Amino acid sequence: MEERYDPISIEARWQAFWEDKGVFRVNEDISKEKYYLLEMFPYPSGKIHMGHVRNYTIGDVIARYKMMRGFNVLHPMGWDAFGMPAENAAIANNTHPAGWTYDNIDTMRIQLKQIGFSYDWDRELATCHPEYYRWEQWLFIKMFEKKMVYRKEAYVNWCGTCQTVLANEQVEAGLCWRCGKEVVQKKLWQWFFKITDYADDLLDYCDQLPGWPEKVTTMQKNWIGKSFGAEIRFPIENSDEVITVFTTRQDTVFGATFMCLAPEHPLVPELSKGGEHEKEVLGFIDKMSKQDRSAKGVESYEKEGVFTGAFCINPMTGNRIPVYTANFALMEYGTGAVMCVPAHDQRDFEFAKKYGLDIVVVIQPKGKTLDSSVMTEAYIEDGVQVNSGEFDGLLNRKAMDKIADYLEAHDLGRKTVNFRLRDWGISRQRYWGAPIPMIHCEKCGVVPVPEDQLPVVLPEDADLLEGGGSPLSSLDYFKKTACPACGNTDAERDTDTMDTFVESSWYFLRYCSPKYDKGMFDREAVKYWMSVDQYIGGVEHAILHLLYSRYFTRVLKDLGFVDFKEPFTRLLTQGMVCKETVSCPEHGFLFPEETVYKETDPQCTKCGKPADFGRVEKMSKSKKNVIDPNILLKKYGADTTRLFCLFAAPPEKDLEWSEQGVEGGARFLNRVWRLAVDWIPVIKEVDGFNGKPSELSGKLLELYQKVHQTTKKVTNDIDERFHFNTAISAVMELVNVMYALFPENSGKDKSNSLKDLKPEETGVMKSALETVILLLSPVVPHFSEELWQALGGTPSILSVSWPKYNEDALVSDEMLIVIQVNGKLRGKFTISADADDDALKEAALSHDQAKKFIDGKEIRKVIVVKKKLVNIVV
RNA sequence: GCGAGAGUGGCGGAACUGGUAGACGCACUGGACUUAGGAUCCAGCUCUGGUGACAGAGUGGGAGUUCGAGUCUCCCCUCUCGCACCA
Repeated sequence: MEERYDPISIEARWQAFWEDKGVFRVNEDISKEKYYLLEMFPYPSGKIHMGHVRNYTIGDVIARYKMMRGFNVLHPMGWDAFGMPAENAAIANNTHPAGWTYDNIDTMRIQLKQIGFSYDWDRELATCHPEYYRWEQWLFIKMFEKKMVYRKEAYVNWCGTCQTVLANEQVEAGLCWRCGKEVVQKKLWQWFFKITDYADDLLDYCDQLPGWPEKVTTMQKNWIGKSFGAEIRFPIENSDEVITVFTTRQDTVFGATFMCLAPEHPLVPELSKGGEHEKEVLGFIDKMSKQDRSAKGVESYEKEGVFTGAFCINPMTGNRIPVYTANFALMEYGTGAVMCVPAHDQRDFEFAKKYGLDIVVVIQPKGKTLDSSVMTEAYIEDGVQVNSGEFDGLLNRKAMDKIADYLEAHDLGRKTVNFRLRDWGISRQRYWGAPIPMIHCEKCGVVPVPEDQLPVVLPEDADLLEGGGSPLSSLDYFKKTACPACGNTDAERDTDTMDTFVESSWYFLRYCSPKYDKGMFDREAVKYWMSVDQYIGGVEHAILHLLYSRYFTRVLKDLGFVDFKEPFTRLLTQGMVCKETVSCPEHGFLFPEETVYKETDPQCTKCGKPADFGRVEKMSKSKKNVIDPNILLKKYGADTTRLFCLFAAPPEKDLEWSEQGVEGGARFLNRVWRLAVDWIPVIKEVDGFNGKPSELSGKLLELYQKVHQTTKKVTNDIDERFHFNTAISAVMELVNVMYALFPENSGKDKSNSLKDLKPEETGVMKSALETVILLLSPVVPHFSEELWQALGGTPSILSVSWPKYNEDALVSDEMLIVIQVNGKLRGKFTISADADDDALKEAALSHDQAKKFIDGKEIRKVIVVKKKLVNIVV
């Protein structure tokens, strides 16, 4: 073993060793308990960033720990390889998305291997492989057959210049992010998954996921957004049509004095047709269709609307009320129609004030009387019904039920629930995705591609369009096909691709049998490995990805392919990796390599001017506050990088980058290394201490106890709490005790210091050093393998079982007792561990330090806490 | 606005079921070893007063429960995150 710790050579050697021996390769083995550990797979964006390093390091520690605990650990890795960045990069560089993606995968795979992660690379998958998306297409068809997927016309953000659909995030202030031209709402035929059929089940099970952070389950609950209420039908005057509204406040129906429809509501043009308001209404619809969706979502957005010219009848009062179309009515929520009760809804109130509409109070607060003519805001609290016919005098909460019953009994409406969750639109007018396996035939309609013709392979020789639209619709050899049902040769393939969230909704199942070619997965393998015991990833996926995965698992269960509903038993959402930004007055944000430091003040290397520290923010290219993991690997090695990521913060919290922190980690590893270098020659050939603690005394006994305490703490911290930071600090403490035990071994000259040691001294030291190495091994695996071997162990250290602690070693024959007087710390003493409460009391009362505070005062009470403290109340 | 979480030294962060607040690390200070050290080892390091032993204050602010509160309860302030014209 080298005198000096040289991570670079060690790490490459052990990585090669693990790979040669296939240490991380696993198979289903019913004789062992399985553990499926999964980290969210990366998008192959180019190279690994610190967020990946942190995420995968956390996972790796758990995986390696579980391996040492004897579990059969499935720990796979793959690539979420479809998506827009590949297309954009391909357009920018005039290359192909596939080439770009595969190059990135190659680069990133090498990086992951350099960090020493324990993946079973034989199970690697990439979602852009036809052998992967083949089964996704197959499932799509199965879902189509069971009517779990359907097609409808829906609005999308459309950029006419780029000829493409934009995601909401790509619309900036109503303009296209790429070309800066106006974005419109366009109706397109699109495929939808009926996730709303599962809304209730997905919601109910949120409370049955004890291993998930509550934050995530509440976010999902809010996203699903179940609200109880009623549907009420308002007949339109002089028409057979009826407007159905959804409300959660049917108790206020007597106060509904007007109606608002969403601009997209199909009745709006119809109601205004031919009337004097038609022109104005159509103008309003047009204006709204051009408006950016995100701007609509701002609360301060001015409420506006226009009268359609039509009236409908409030079914409870019989009054005719005007029908408006208004910008605050959302087509996506409820029925797209709102019964407006200005007295009891703030939004309706503002609208009524603006357009001079009636305000009728139907709920009175207790002990007060509201007067609609002087109200300045809506009264939204509970109260007593008034102006509500036979329901007057009831508490409004009671009236809710009664009115709902009345509506049902008189066929005017019904009790219902409404969800915020909408069906999942998966059609993308994009190239780099999995083709939707459907064929459109003039005669037969929409026909699925026959199973034996799957996969529908995405043509890889397509030229991308300059504007970014999909080239598939102009690729005749792809598009033109024969109808599988009638043979009509003029049929056309669907040229849309699937949302990339579809691929990531089932990849965890594919890992169980990634090469299986008779189905999505081998059911036996899935039975063995699933569910995922621990899933780890960023909180940014708390809603969509996790909800979609839960949905897919339910679909597969209902189709009979799996026998469970929930894919992920435990979930850990790790925090972000952050760093302060640095900006130059002239050049804006600066990359770390564009900054030099004079003392501690940053300076711009381009102009030499002083720069400023900005806020601590998530590492991002746009803020330029990024640290390239490659640089860390070269400078410090993988183990130090891993150690820092774990030590600087608990996993669920944000981690602030600190160069000094990394150096602290390196220093610690060097410290352990030197300890090993000094001691291995004297302890390599001896056995670890196997005797009883009673054979030891003094400092040596303390070290022995510390070894076992540390083992217990580290085991708990990793296994139950994932608090790697405190686990590491516990090992640091142990190392400090080892250094302190033989102080003559400190400093430079230690030539003679380790001779003439007693057998129990070398034995305890050997056990202690072994323990340090084993406890650290999940965190710094290369380092630990190296030292383990140097200590005479056989690699890999992963096949060594996790150290056990001896409960007997944890109990000392003395205990430290704290004395409090009136709750304040006044002294401490040690006493034999078998002393009883009375002995403690006596010892405390006669303690010199305590006496000062007791003397001359009356003792009212003495509280003794077993083995801990004595509190004297005077 | 609604929902969730968090406020502890100069900094990152410890403190499991209420029981020694500040573990561990960083930074800083002093010492040792040194030709030298940004290497290493040892020591100090919440604030205030005192040379000192020691005393007092102290976990965002205010009340409360308790022998005892960072931890439990109530009110308030600040920050972060998520959802947001959801009828």
